[in-house]
Amino acid sequence: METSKKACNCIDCGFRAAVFENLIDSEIDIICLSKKEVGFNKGDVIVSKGQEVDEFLYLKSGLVKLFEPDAKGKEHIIRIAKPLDFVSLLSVFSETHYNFSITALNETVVCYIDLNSIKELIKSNGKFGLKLMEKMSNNFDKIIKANININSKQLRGRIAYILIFFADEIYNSSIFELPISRKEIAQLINMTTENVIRIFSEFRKDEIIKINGKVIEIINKEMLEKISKHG
Amino acid sequence: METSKKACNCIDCGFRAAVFENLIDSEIDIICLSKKEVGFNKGDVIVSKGQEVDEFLYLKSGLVKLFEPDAKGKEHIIRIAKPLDFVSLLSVFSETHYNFSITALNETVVCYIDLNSIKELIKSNGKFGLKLMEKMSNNFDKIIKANININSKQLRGRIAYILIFFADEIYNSSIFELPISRKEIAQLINMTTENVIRIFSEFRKDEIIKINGKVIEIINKEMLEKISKHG
DNA sequence: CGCGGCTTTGATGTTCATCAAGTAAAGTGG
DNA sequence: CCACTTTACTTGATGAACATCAAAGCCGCG
Repeated sequence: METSKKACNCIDCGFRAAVFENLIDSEIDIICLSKKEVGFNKGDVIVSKGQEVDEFLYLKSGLVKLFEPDAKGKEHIIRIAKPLDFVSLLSVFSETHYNFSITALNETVVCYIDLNSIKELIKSNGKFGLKLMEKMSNNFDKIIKANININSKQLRGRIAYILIFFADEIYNSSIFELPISRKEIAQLINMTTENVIRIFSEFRKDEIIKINGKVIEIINKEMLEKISKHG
Repeated sequence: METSKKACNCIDCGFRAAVFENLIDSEIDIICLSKKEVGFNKGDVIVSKGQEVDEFLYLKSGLVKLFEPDAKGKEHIIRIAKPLDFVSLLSVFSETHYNFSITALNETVVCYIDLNSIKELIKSNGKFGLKLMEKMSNNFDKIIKANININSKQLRGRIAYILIFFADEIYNSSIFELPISRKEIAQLINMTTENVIRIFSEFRKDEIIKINGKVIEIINKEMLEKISKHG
């Protein structure tokens, strides 16, 4: 984990286009003064459940997982987040402490902004606040939809769904390297590790996918989509 | 469904304390001008999926369900909402059309506020926006937590969980009349109607609850909590 | 009064978690 | 760098949990 405080480069940050578009340069400067970019490696903990929320953070590059243990200590992955997903948005405005954890799945860069600066901006620039709300709403909609999707399918459908998710939403490619383990896939779509592996193998035998360790290639997308839809 | 446009009574509306506290009287007046209260009866459709979002709405009294069909047309209940839950907050700021439906479970009163008035208020009064964000965050946190809870339990645990939910969160009483059918409970906690009924019967035989149609009395709360926790 | 939806119980079979056991891969300390 | 430990992956066998199917009673409503 490396920290860097550069001269202000927020003005042309990709995020400005997405959310900070309504901030004028002088407001961007306020953010710049307090912002901090931190790099993480695969497996590094970015946020630990229970930790105090005193900064607003978002993913600049890389991939992370949000997760939470259930009453029995088993972890559930709430969501895989990629850049432009405001990862700390879930509880940043409602709680004083995080109620989930975040770890890096990749080399990632996270941008930290002082929470009070953001709150001041919301108070002084309503358009900015509105944009932030849209982003929040959007994020939650996606999580809820994904949940309904997964809960309405049986195991083969869930695996098909998650493979399509990685191919279409994360990598834009029919061949990709899974950023998570079989166990984590199980935690993400609510099944056991053994069955994740079993169904991977079935799909391989049925020539729907090719498997090479963590590298997956989808060779029959239509079939996968049919399985995902049919459940 | 009856509509009424009264003289402004927003100033002492219960909601003001919860969310509109940061609005000064003149701002409340803006809301009052556009607001409309509408009564619904059990079963009435309040919002239909696909409908345009042009008003901000919240529950003044009563009980509603938010639901959405999955790919196969089976309905999933996202949440049961009670007063002070901002029911339209889910997609009101991210989408131009609702992506779920809402129906009344009770006699309910819904307050409609012109969406643009709200948006203007957010822009002009940042504190108000911030408060609204907190509310949104909070709502989603609850939905996500409930989901993890339900997904980590087996059927008896889910039934226990939902009975405790109604007793503690909705009615504050160990005896209450279920506002939804067995089928809807199934849609809420992801199981079949038959199994909802079967487990109700088991709990009755085990003298954990008494059942009289839709009226449920919890007679062994500790046991119920143990079942809910243990899964 | 009869029809459709809700409720209930039982029987049956499928889906899935669990257990077990072994291989491969990856990290750890001497 | 190699032995050692741990963690990830894989497959099979078994039984439990659950959905599905079936049939009948109940209730509200036109």
